[in-house]
Amino acid sequence: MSVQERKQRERADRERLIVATARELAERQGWDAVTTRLLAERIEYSQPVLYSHFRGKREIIGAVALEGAAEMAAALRAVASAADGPRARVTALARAYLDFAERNPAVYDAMFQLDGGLAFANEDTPEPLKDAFAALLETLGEVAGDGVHPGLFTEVFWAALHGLVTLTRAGRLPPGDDERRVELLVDRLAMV
Amino acid sequence: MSVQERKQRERADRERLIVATARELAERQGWDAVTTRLLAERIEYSQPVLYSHFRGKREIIGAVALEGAAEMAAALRAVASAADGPRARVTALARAYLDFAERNPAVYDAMFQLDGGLAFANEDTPEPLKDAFAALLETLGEVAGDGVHPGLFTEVFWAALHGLVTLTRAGRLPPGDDERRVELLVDRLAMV
DNA sequence: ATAGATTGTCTAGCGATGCTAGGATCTATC
DNA sequence: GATAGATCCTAGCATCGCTAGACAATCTAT
Repeated sequence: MSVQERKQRERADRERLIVATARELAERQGWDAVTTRLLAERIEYSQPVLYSHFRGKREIIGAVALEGAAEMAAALRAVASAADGPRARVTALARAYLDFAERNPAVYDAMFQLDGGLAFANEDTPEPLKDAFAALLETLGEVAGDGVHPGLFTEVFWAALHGLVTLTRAGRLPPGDDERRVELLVDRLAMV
Repeated sequence: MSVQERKQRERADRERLIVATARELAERQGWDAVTTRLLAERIEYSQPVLYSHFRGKREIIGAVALEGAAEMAAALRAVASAADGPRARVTALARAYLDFAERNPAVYDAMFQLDGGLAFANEDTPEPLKDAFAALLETLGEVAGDGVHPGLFTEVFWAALHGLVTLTRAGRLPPGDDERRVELLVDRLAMV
């Protein structure tokens, strides 16, 4: 049995190596540079090895997305728990969200921009994604206001943040005013 | 001179045919299906002809984006001018925006999701794009509220709409609640 | 009208991509 | 140490965006 266990462990290690390498490559040179050939070369295996772990490139992107979702959820909960009062929590949450997106653009793309073959908004949604939304809900739910469904409010707030991220990074919004936009958003949306 | 004019006219016609065909193909089967080969076949010319009109596929996407921006600006102004009062105008504008995105997903992708090689948020921004933003500004500027820069307010509102569009279409938001989300957004953001 | 010059267009092909079949190699068990 | 089986790599397919160079159509000028 020990032999099989070792093999499984090595396989899991290699799978983590693939995901980590893909992520690093994507952050450094963009997802376009993450070709199966280059990725295979970096992990020092041949291309077909990738396909023994993942169905294809899409699934690799999906794996990076799940990893990112878990990190984002943790980051959001960390700043939320460190803030005093609902209002400060929301502001800190919003900043942390934008900050995560700015510091991990490739991961953010994997999560929301690219096709990682992941299900959303239904029961098949992977746990990390549901949990990331839950992290948003925990803080945003308490400032939804009377008579407003917390889930719906979270969706709208989240959409606003996501819009800011994508438009900013695509060069559609002039940079530098992020902080003022966040303040405006929190001021208006959060019922404190 | 008449000969040259005729040639120029025919060339312009063919360029419009390329853009229209690309758009139609993208709306029907998605941008992935818009390959240079298939596009060439549809316009009944060979591939290199495309490159005598556009630098590459990116520029074709960009052309569709500009066409879409002009249409969107017109659509937004139409509903805005038909509505009575600032509040009704904003609601109508938001609905029209989401409606345009839903009815022209490929065009919307060309404008905001894909790389059409277009400049944004600077002086090199093509006129139709600046004008589409201006159309938003005309209606949203009057509900920005005291002490809030109209441009900044428009950016935030726009980002929220854009976020709703992308998350909804990517399957990240459960469908069906669009109307309630719009109402919440307008209720909170617009200072009427 | 015809020869030459100039456009305009197409055929064929390059390099790169995601992905896979089939053979080679290495490993574990007897 | 031999054999059966798991593991991996070489080589190649189809398709992509894009382009060089040959060919054909058209215009100009005699």
